[in-house]
Amino acid sequence: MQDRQLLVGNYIDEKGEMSLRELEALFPDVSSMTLRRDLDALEAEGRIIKIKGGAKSIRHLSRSILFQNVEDDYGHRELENTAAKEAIAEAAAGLAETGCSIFMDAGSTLMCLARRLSEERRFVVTSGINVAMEMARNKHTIVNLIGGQLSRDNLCVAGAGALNHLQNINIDIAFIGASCFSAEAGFTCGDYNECEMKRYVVSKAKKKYVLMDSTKLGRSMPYTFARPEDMDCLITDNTTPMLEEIAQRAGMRLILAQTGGCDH
Amino acid sequence: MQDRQLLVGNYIDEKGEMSLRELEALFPDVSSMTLRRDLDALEAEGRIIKIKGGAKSIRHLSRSILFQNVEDDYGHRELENTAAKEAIAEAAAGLAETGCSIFMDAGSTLMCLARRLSEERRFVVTSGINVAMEMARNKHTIVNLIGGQLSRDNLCVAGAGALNHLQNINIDIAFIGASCFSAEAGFTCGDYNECEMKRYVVSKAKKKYVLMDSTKLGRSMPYTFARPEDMDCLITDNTTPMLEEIAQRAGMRLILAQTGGCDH
DNA sequence: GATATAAATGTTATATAATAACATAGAAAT
DNA sequence: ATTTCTATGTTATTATATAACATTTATATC
Repeated sequence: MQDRQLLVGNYIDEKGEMSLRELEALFPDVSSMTLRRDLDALEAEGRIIKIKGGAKSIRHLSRSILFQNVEDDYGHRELENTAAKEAIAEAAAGLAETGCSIFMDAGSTLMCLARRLSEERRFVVTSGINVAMEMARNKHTIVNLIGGQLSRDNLCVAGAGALNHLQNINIDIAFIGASCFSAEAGFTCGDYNECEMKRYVVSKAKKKYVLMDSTKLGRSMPYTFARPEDMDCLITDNTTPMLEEIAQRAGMRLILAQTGGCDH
Repeated sequence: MQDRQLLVGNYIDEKGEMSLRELEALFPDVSSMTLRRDLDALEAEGRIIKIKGGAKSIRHLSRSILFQNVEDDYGHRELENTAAKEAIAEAAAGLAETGCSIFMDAGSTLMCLARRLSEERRFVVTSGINVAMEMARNKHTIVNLIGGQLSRDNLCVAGAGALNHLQNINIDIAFIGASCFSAEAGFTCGDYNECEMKRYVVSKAKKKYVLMDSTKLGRSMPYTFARPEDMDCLITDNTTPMLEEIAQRAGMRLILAQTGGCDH
C-alpha cells in the first residue's frame, strides 16, 4: 500500500534516521522484506538514502548541508557549541509571534531558529540564504531575501543594495546574531557590510533580539553594530555578573536558555 | 596515513559515490579494513555517508538537494530531461568568458551551468539562491544575489527590490532560462515579478543568451519577457524548421547542444 | 460473479558486507 | 634501546541485503 510507504517516509523525515528494526516495531503487521521494498521505493524517489540497517532522510541531510556553511578547508565548522545554539533558538522561537513581520539574520544560530519557525505561516525577511531556503519549505511562509554580495563564510548577503531593499520593509521583530560582545565594543561583527546591515535593521525594527552563545562573550570584532542599550533582549546560554550588570544598566533584558544536559 | 584518507574523500566527492571494491582497486596496498576505517573517519567528519558496500559524497548529495527545488507535493520534480539540460549547460559554459560580469537566472538548467562555472574566478549576479550557493563554493568567485521575494518553486528571487538592485550592476553576459517559447508569444514565464526581472536584465545586458530545452518549444506561459529579436542566442537541444526560420529572421543565433547518448 | 492478470507481500536460502577482537608492524617519545 | 601509542592487518562471527520463488490480495475483463 502507498499509505504505509508515505508513513515510513514521514517517520524517517521526522527522526532523520531510522533503523529497520524500529520500522519493524512500528509496522508489526508487515514483513521486514516489505519495509525494505518501501525503503527501495523511497530511495528511488530521492526522499531517503539507504544506509546499513536502515535509512536517512534526505530532507534532514539537506538541513545539515545548509548548516555546513560551505565548509572550510578542513570541512569542520559550526559544529561547535551546537547544544547552546539549539537552546538559544528554542528560547527565541517562543518570542516569534505569528502574524507579524520578522527579520532573521544569517548564521548558524539563526539557522537553528529557522528550523523551529518553518512550520507556521509567517512573513520573514532574511539575510541568510540558508535561512531563506529552510523557511521556504513552508508553503504558507512568505520569504523575502535581502540582496547583495554573498559571504562564503556564513551564507549572508549584505552590501549597498541591502539597505535600499530594507528601506521599504517594515520589521516588527528582528532576530540578530552577533559574532562577539564586550563591554567596551558592544555587539560586533567582522564584516563591514554586514555590520551596516545589522545596524540598519536595529534602527528600524520595533523589537530587537540578539542571539549569541556565551563563548562569544568578552571578545570583540572590528565593527560594532549595536550597544546593549539599542537592544531589547539578549538571548544566550550563560551569564556572568559583569554581563548582568551591563544588561541591567542598559535596560536590556537577559534570557538564559537552558541547554539540554545539566550544566554545572 | 592522513594522506590516503583525504584521497579517498576526494575520489568519492568526484564520483559522487564509490563502492568499497572500487576503493580496494584504487588502493591495492592497504587492506579493505583500513579503507573501511577511512570511511568511518570521513563519515565522522561529515564528509561522506556510508551506504551498503561503499559511501556517498555529502558534497554531491548537497548538489542534488539544491537541484531539488524544494520538492513538490510528491517529491518528484525537475528530474525530467536532465540529459538535455546538462548538454545545454555544457554548451553555455563555453560561452562564459572569464573576467566579465555574468548574470545567471534561476532554474534547474542554470543550476547545471553553475556547476560547470564554479571552478573559476568570476563575478556573478544571480536570482537563484541555489545557483548562488553553488557558485559560492569557489573562494575566488564573487557572488551577488538579487533581493526580493523567494519563489518556492524554483528558488528564484524577484520583485520590486530586484529591479533597483540590478540598476547599479553592469552585466556583460546574461544567461537566462525560459519556461516556454512560441512563435506568437516569444519567450515566456509564469510569474509576473520574474518576468519583469528577466526583461530588465535583457534590456541591460550586452550579450543575452537564453537556455531552454526543446520540450518547452511551442508552448506558452502568461508573461512574455523577450522576443527572439531581443536575444543574441538560444541554446537548446533540438530544433524544428519553424524554429530555425524564426531564429534566422530575428537574427538570433541557434546553438544545438549535443546530448550524451545518440539521439535519433 | 467468475476468471485471468497483475501487483503487492511473505518466505526461505544464499551471498555479501560489517563488526569485533585480537595480532602485528611502524612511528614517536623517553 | 625500550616503551608506548597509533595505524594497519587478519580472522571469525554476526548481521544485513539480495534473489528467487510462493502466496496472497487487488484489479480488470468478459
